[in-house]
Amino acid sequence: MTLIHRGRPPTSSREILQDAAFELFLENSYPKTTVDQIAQRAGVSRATFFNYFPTKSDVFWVELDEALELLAKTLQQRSTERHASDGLQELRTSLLAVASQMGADRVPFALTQGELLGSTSDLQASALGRFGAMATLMTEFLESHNMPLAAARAAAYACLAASVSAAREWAEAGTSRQGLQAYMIAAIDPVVKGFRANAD
Amino acid sequence: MTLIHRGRPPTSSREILQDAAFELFLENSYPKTTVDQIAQRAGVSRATFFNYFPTKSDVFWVELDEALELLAKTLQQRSTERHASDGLQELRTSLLAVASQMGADRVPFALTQGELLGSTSDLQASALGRFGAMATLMTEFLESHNMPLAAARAAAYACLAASVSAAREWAEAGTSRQGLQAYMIAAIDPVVKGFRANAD
DNA sequence: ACATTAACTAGACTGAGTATAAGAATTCCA
DNA sequence: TGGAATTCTTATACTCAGTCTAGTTAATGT
Repeated sequence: MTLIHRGRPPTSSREILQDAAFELFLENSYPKTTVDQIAQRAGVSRATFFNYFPTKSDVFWVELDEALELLAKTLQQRSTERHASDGLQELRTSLLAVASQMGADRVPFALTQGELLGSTSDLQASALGRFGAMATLMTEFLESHNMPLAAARAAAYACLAASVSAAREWAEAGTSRQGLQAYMIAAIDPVVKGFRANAD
Repeated sequence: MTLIHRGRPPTSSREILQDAAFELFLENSYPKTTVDQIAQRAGVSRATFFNYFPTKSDVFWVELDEALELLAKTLQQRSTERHASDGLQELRTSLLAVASQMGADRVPFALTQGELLGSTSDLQASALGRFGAMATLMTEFLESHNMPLAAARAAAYACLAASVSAAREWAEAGTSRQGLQAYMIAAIDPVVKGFRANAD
C-alpha cells in the first residue's frame, strides 16, 4: 500500500505545520499570525508552507475538510446502495453518521474561534467555498433521489444551516457538552419534517 | 436638507469610480483589474479609490448593497406596523417588494458575472458577508414574529437560497426574461409552504 | 488675512500568494 | 561506483490589496 519512496524524503510534514499554526493562532489569534511565523515555528521555510497548504486559511479548516470528505464518501455510498428511498431521510442519516465521529471531547479548532468568522475576510472566503461545496453535494444527492431542483436546493441549504448552527451550539456548550450528534438531531429534525410535509 | 458645504468639495465621485471599474471588469475581468487601473481610468489617485470604497470587492457589489438596504428598511417598517401577523408571509411580501424594483432590463452587473463567484476568493468573502447579513436580518425578523430560533434560522437560509437561485435563473434567462419578481415567486413559495406546514 | 474643514495625494510599509531557478537528499539503474 | 531521475526544500524577487502617515489643496466662515 505505502508507495516506495522516490526522491528526497520529506523532512517536515503537514502535521508539524498544522500544530505550529494552531499554537500561534491560540497565542496571537488567526489574523495576527503570519505565514512566516508559522513556517519559522515549524522550522521550515515560508515556501514549504505553501507546498503543503495552498493558502493560509486552508490550515485553519483541515478538520472540517476531513469531515467534508467523509460526508462526500458516505453520500456516494448511499447513493449507489439504496437509490430509491427517501432522500431527506438518507441525508439526515449521513449527516448524523459524520457527526457521530465527533465525541464530546474533540471539538475542531475552527469551531472554537467562531467570532473570527464574522470579522476575518479570508476565513469568510474559504468558509463560503467549503459550505458551497457541501450545499451542492447535498443538493445533487437530493436531486438524485427524485426531489425537484428548487426544493432540493432549499432543503439542502436549510439542512446546512441547521448543521452549522448545531455545530456552533455544540462548541459553545463547554463542559456540559454531549456529542455533536445530539445537537444535530435537534436542529435537523424540524427541517426534515417541514420539507417532508411539503413533499406529500 | 443638503448640508452647506464645508471644506474642499469633491472633484471625483463614487459614480465615476464605479463606471471606470465596471468598464475594466468587462474588458479584463474582475481578477485581472487592479485598483491602480480603476483609479487611473477615473483620473484619480489610488488612495482616493479607498476613500470611496473600503475594498476592491465593494465596488463589485454596489447594486446588491442598495437592494439589501432596501430590504432592511422594508422589514423594519413591517416589523413595527403589523407585528403579530404571519412572519413568513410578511417576509415573502418584503422580498417580492424589493424584487419588483428589478425590471426585465436592469440586471445588476454582479449577476452577469456568476462564474467569478466560484473562483475568486475575495468575491466569495465579500459575498458571504453580505449573505450572512441578509440571513441574520431575516432570522431576526422571523424571530420577532414568534418563530422559534432554530426554525427561523432554517427558514431564513432556505428563503435566502431560494432568492439567490431565483436571481441567477433570472440573470441567465437572457432575452426571454420577465421581471425578477416572477422568478422569486416560483422559488420562494415552495419554501414558505413547507415551513408553514411545519408550524401548524 | 487666517483658521477650519474636508478632499485629495504621495509614498512607504505589511502580508498573502505566485513564479522561478537552484540546491539537497534519496532511489534506480548501468 | 557513478550518474540520471525524482522529489522535497529553499532563496529570491515579484504583484497586488490594504493600511498608515504626513502633507497639499480648495473651499467656507469670521
